Amino acid sequence: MTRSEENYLKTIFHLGGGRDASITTNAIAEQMETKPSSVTDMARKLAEKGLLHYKKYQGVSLTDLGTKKALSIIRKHRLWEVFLVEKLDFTWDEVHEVAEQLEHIKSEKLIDKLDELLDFPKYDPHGDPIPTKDGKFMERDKKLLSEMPISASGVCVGVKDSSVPFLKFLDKNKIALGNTIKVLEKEDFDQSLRIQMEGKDFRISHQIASNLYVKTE
Amino acid sequence: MTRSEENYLKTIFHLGGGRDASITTNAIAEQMETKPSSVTDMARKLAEKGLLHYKKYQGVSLTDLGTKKALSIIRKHRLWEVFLVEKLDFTWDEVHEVAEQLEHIKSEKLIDKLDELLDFPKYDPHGDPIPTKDGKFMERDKKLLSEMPISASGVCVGVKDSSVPFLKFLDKNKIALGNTIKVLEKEDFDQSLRIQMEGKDFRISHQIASNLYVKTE
DNA sequence: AATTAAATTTAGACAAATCTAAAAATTGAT
DNA sequence: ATCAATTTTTAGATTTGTCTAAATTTAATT
Ligand SMILES: [Mn+2]
Ligand SMILES: [Mn+2]
Ligand SMILES: [Mn+2]
Ligand SMILES: [Mn+2]
Repeated sequence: MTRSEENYLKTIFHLGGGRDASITTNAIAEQMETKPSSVTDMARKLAEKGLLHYKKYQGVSLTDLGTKKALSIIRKHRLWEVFLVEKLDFTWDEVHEVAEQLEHIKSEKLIDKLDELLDFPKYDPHGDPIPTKDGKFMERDKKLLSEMPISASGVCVGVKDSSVPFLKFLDKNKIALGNTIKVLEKEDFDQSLRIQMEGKDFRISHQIASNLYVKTE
Repeated sequence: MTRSEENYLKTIFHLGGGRDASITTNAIAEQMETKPSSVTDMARKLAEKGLLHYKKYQGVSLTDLGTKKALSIIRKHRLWEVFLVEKLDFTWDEVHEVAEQLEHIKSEKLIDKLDELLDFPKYDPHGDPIPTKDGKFMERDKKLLSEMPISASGVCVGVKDSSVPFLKFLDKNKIALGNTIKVLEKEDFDQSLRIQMEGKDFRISHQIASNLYVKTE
């Protein structure tokens, strides 16, 4: 598989093409910052190779084989992100760009040994689950902070938006994965929250709260 | 720079194009397992970009800029090889293939941090020197085992041939970098050597001896 | 059901990197 | 100095992945 093919599979997976849902040409084009006509060409090619289901004008979805390949690339991406943070002191906003390159390195032994070096991590620096070697996916039981009821508390386990500006904002405000958060008050007017975290209590906007995942239990 | 351009620069460097010498189209084509006509095309392109000196029919050599780029790729290649051996338990015959891919990853921070993680190694697993960040090259004072006089001894510090079969042969015979070797006897008939190494003494062919580097001092 | 708008595909082009076959330049041997 | 062999370059084609513009299909609206 070429780098481009791998990127298409990964994108389609992230758009939800793993299950039934059929993903539109335009959605893929937008996500990949390319043109719909290019997507059509690639869809035909990947279908030819048995990686996609594709019927003209009907959108695409991943075959079992395609899903397997997508998960393998996502596994590599996330393991490399862990490596960069844990072993090379990258910050969580720096890792994605480099992992986009590293995910295409071809060596099964490399990724197995990397997994071992990192002590078989289950989640990447953004809280996203790392698929196992055989493509098992362990999605965590989590909810958005914005959906928590008042006085409930939980541990921050992930971000929905993992853009560089959002991650840097969280760093600046000392909001990190692993922190325990308690919802003190919800403001009706703008849906902002007053929360308690690591001793301090302060206010965060709805936009922030709706991009932070919390594990309740 | 594209991956292909980087591979051309690296190959030209390894063929000696770093200094005055002008490297022939055919030599590059053979080394890269491609056709001379492809080399001509790329030579023109790289000259256009200021990375090569190139005059039709006169061969090519690296400009200062081209040399710098080549050394940067070689630095990455060798650092990754050290990483694979030191951190991921690869054997020295397995690393080259993977490093061929990893050397093209673009991130200055990545390679600086990798260097640090590995404690700033000076040599790769095959005994080849790792260029510094600013392209300094520290070639070691070494000679071929086959050129050592009788009863001289030295430490094995590198291999001339780093093909998989040769490296595996050395492993099988417990010949490793760092071992101290003493020449006991040279056979006139076939130029084979009797050597002492790590207690044992045994015989090795001229072909082996002429592909092992030894540091005498 | 007909018409319009939007999404999708097709047709044709292009850049990068390669190839084959033919032409041109260089080398080196008489 | 000439000629033949070798090396190198050119010309034209191919593959991959992309693009634009035009045609087609589907979806939405009257
Ligand atoms: Mn990422
Ligand atoms: Mn991530
Ligand atoms: Mn190597
Ligand atoms: Mn090496």
